[in-house]
This record gives sequence, structure tokens and C-alpha cells, in this order.
Amino acid sequence: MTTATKARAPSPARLPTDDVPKRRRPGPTRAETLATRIAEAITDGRMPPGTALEEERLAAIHGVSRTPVREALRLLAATGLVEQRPRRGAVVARPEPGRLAEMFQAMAELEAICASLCAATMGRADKARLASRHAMMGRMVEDGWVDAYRDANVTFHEALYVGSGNGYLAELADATRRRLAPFRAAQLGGKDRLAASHQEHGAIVAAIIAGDAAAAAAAVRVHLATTEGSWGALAGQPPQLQFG
Amino acid sequence: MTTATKARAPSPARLPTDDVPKRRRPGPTRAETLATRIAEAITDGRMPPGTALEEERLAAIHGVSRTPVREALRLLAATGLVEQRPRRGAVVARPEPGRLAEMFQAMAELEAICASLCAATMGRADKARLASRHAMMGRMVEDGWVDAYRDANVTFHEALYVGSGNGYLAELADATRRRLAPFRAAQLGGKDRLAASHQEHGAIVAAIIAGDAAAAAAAVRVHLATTEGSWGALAGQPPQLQFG
DNA sequence: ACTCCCTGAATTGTATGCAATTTTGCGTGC
DNA sequence: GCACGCAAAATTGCATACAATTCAGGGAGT
Repeated sequence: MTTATKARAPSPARLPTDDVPKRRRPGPTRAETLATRIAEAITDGRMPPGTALEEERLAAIHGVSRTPVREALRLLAATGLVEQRPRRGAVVARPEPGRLAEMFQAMAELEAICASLCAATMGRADKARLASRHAMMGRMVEDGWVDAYRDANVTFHEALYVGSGNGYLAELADATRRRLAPFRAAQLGGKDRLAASHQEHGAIVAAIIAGDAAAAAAAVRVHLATTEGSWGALAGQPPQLQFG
Repeated sequence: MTTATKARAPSPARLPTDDVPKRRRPGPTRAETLATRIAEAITDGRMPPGTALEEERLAAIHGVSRTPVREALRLLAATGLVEQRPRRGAVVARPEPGRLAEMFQAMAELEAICASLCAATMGRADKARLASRHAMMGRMVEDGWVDAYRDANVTFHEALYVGSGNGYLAELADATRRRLAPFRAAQLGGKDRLAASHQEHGAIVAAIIAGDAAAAAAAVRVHLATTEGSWGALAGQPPQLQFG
């Protein structure tokens, strides 16, 4: 099949005003673009865990040759979103139940750390912003705006990550969250759960504003432990722990 | 230069005794082998941060074509050990000082979690094994066996990771440790530091055996905070010299 | 002498071709 | 009818060829 015969754009065409670039951002390669797209398809649920990722098919779909597809798959494999068996192709990662439990626990601990750091180091302005975001989500709950809440929920948690002031930690948390995304699809279903989630968020925000790191960590663990409930049938989970 | 024209081995040469493989281990691909080898070269310090990773050179060195090299580099880029600028080649990752500080802090927190989990969930036998390993390291300190201690030190920390009972967490911790490895090269230099390190380990082990999660976490933070001291000079050294 | 531009070389990104292995379908024997 | 084995097809792994961009050096212009 003669794939990828589309007219190639003549390049990002560096404008002369780009002489002093704010950030070095030479046009992304096809492999990176592909990796992003495929990753989105996976986290969005369009490609559920277990889906076979055939190189030639992906190449045809995205209008490129197999080479960038292979590189994108390697990237995603290192990220953990896909699984590559040496001569047997790649599939969307499908962790075993025990593994999933481990990832959820790690996620909880990572977020607990972030929340602790938020409580300890966040500035007044940032705390206020977090609180206002939380208040806004409260209105979404009242109005039954489920979709909006789901998006805001992701943003809220990411705010905790970056609020930790530790970019590396934020990346670890974010990466873990993305890897878990395909398994949280059916979450936040009922309106009860929505309200409960918001209330738990409230505890987290309160602890952070109060500057109580231990309380913030604890509140996060409570929150994540309950959200795990939706998949809990999958695996028995190890006991939660407490540390400072 | 016509690289990689060496006679290709007729394959990993699956020995007939391999007919009934204990585990599905289809021979690793060249890209994976390469990634492992390059990663070792980086963590060992043979390729210090900032080293340019030219594809064709690596291909020639390892006797393969550029294709597996590129895939290996993608893998390592996703791991964070190397940095890929879109059209400008790859180099061994050289995080900025601030970033390094973040990574060390995250490392400490990850290990603190692991130690907490060790204290909370480790079985009696495993605790005993950890203690005996610690005792062995004590003898190394007495005898001034610096090299052996360095190796044992890595093993000790990895024992904490796997002792957490959470494989995913262990992977995160291990990956972070590998990324930091190039910046700890000159560590554990003096004998004083050796003894101090061992003493700090002792606090960790004691807390774990006592089942005191909070104390274990605290001891780990103390330990890592002091070991960080040795890299301060190193990190400040190259103030991000502004070359490409 | 310095700057700018232009050209050539080096290097990366992508496509394609071939070899090897896995997978699949079918026929044969039990 | 079912299991086993073999052959064809499909798919991955690797190498090479080509295209495009970046980098380096020199020469003309100011």
C-alpha cells in the first residue's frame, strides 16, 4: 500500500522574528506527534487496554511510514502506556490486577507527597487560587455539571502536582495518572459520588490552606482510597499506611 | 564509512536446550540491548552528562545500523537519561541545578515511602535479611572496603524499594536513582562519610524492624539529605554553559 | 577587521526493501 | 471429531537510500 504520499509541508518556516526564540522549539518530529496522538487515544479510552497496535495500520491511519510509528511505540513503551513483546507486536498496556493496585497505591502516595509540599510551601496567592478553583467546582456539583466537573477534577489534581513546587515530582505523578487513566473511565458516575468527591477535595484544600502537611496527605489518601472503590473489585488492596 | 558490515550472527542461536523455555523470553531486540548498554555507560560515568550521542558513531561502535540506535535513544529519552532536541541530536541528559535539586528531593520522598511500607508490611524473614545485609556492610566499613560498600549500598537501597512490596513504586525509585547516578559518582569518598552512611542506615533498619513507619521515613530523609551534600559542588559547577 | 550571507558538509528524519520469526489456515493421521 | 504438523501469509526487526535541516567555513560587502 502506497501510504504517506501526502504533500509535505515545506517546514515550520522559521520566521525571522524567531531569531531570539523564547524557547528552543524546533518543529516536533513525526514520531513525537504520533506518540502524543496515540497516547491521547489511549487515555481517552478510544483504544482500550489490550488493543493491538499494528505498525502498518497505524502508519496508514496517520499517513506516515512505519519508521516514525515504531519510534513512537518505543516512546510509549518506555512511558508504560503500551507494552512491547519482542517479536510479537505492541498492545495497549493491560496491567494485571495486582499491578494496578500497586499503581493506585503509588499514585495515592505521590499525591500525598504533593499535597504535603503544597501545604508546606505554597504561597498565599496560590492557595487562594486553589480555593477559588475548588469553589468553582462546588458550583458545578450543585448544577450537576458532570462533564465540566470531570475536566476540572483533572485540572485540580494537576494543580496539586505543580503546586508542590517540584517539577520532577509533578511529572512522576502526571505520568502515573495518565497510565491509570484508561482504568478510571467509568468513574464519577453518580451524583452522590460527585458530591462526595468535592467534599473530600474540600478537606484537602482546607488542610493545605491551614499549612498542615500531615493532614493534607491524609486527606489525599482518603480521597484516592474512595475513588479507587470503583475498580476495587479487581484486586485486593494492601493496607494504607501513615507517615509524615 | 560503511559501518556495520559485520557478518550477522545467524541469530541468537537458540540452543536446542531452549526448546522448553521457562519464561517467555524471545530474544531481546538490538534496540533493547543497545539501550541497556548505553544506559550502563551513562550511569557508570563513562559517558558523562552533556556527551553528544551521535547516531552513526554509536551504530559503528556497536556494530549495528542507525535504526536500532535511534530506537534505543528514544527509549532512553523517555527514561530521562538522554535528551533529544528535535533536529539537533541527542546528548546525555544534563539537568539544570534546580532540576537536580527537585530530583533529589523526589528521590528522598520516594525512598521515604518505600521505607514506610517496609516498616508496615515487611515480614519477619525479610526484616532479618535486611538486618543481616546491614551487618555485613558494617564489616565492610570496619575493613575500609570502600568499593564493596559502594556496591552493597546500591543493593541496600534497592532492597528497600522491593521491600516496599510495591513493584511500581520500586520502579519509580529505581528509575530516579539511575537518573541521578551520574551525579553521585564521587560520592562516599571519605571513610568518615562511609561510617556516617552506615550509621544512618542503621537508623533506617532499626525503624523498619520496629515497624515504625514514620520513623523509617524520617530516617531515610535524614540519610538522603546528608548524602546530597556531596553533589552540591558538582551541580553548581557547570552553570549551564550556554552552548547549543 | 567585523558582519552577513551563501554554499558545502555533516547529521538527523523518513521511506522503502529485505530477512527472520511468528501466526494462521489447512491437510493428514489417529 | 480432534490433535498435530507443515506451509503460506502476515508482521516485526534491521539495513540502506534518500530528503531535509542544521552546522561550519569562507568570501563578499560594509
